[in-house]
Amino acid sequence: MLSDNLKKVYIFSGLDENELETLSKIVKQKTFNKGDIIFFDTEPYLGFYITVTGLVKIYKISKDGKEHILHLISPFNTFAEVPLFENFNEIFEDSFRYPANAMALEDETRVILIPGRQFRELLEKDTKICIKMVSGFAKRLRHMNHHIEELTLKDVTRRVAGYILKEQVNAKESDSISLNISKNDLAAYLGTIPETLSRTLKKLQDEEMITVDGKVIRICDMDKLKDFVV
Amino acid sequence: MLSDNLKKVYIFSGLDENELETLSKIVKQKTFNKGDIIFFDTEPYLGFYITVTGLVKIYKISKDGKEHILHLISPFNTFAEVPLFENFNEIFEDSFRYPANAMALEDETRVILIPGRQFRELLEKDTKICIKMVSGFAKRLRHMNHHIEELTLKDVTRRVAGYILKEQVNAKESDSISLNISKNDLAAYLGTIPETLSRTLKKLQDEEMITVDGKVIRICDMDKLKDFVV
DNA sequence: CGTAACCTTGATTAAGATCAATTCTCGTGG
DNA sequence: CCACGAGAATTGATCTTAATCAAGGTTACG
Repeated sequence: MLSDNLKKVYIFSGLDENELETLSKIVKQKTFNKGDIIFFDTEPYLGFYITVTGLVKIYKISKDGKEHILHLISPFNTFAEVPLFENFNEIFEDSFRYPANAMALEDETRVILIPGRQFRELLEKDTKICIKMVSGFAKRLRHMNHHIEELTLKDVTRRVAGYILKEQVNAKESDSISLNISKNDLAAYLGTIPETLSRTLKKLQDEEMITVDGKVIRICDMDKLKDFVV
Repeated sequence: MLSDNLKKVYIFSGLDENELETLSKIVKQKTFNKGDIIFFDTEPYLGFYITVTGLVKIYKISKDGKEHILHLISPFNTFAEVPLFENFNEIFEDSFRYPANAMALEDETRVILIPGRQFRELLEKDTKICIKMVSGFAKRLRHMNHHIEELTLKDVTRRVAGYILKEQVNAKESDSISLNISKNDLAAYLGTIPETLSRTLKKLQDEEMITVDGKVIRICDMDKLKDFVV
């Protein structure tokens, strides 16, 4: 059910059944396959999105073709909401574009589009959403801070090791993680290239901190790994 | 006058004289000299700040002493507001820290401290501030996106050239800019080191795009420079 | 005028990107 | 069920960029 999905989105978690009903009338659902483009940074801004199933990458491409992944958006998280609050007036002009590219990384990636204009009207009536929005942005800012810190203050090996540790904490099950993205994408997210990532994983294996088997990475020596990252 | 200063801060621009008066009663003013620490990332979180005069750098230091500057905060801009909205409950615990370091870059840098607890109370009464806050965060997010893009997709030379162009647009006066920070700090902001920055500026001079005289950089060939950055 | 902070320059090194070639994996159709 | 082909991942050799190390030079300021 559509409104059930909306309810699971943090910024909408304070809305009652009635409001959710109203909201679900203005949204549009779309489904994408692996590799499909959700939007390019050259397209006019329509509104923001929610990932419902699958995975979405938000990325930029440099002029000479280098790609960097800014965010990976998992289910019930929003993306492309920032433009909505930047230039209240410019938004509905045709020249207003998405700030980055978005691509589905899995088959059956379902997303919900919240049209910008209607959402803005809703927002003016409901300040609960606004507070949630600030809080959501704060979380995002913290994430980006961390991302910049990683990229500028750590070498590739430490970034990779750090990523493994973070994923392990998120999964908080066993001592192993299963990558949900390709190693190409992981490289683009960690600010490097597939070849270097491959060599780095091997190095961490040689050091006996992890073992790698396809998409499964097992942490053998947690202390050593933690100690190494700092 | 204190409330005159507060009025110039974007998030407070919707408040009336009365509200400004209330606000000015809970804030604290502090003055710092060049090189003084405003807070370390190890200190308990007290609240957020506004730069009134001077300049403040927000930065991180890696374990091996490498520094990276995340933001440069000029007058009437806020810093360290993000933590306020992240963990509504944790904030007042003693273990809650500032997310980065802050240092004054000029003598007579005056800042205003808005205590977290009191501000949160104010916020609950006034939703105007909340909307401004979202918008302010959106701007910040855009900036960080841009920063990451620069750091990951461009080489040092292009980052430097890009910085010069951006500053020139901001100043929008002549075809020259005057650096308001040391070249050491500029290097730390651009994700490099002083030596490399120095060589890079020379390279851009040799290419006859700019001339450098101390802190003054003049753009000789705007087209070439723009073309180079992309 | 002396000292410290800032900046520049040169020589060297190291990290990671690039280029090129295989190998591996997996979905598809014969 | 196997063969094929495309995309993903790995590996090796080489090259480039920028960091590091070391030494001077400049500037600002007490």
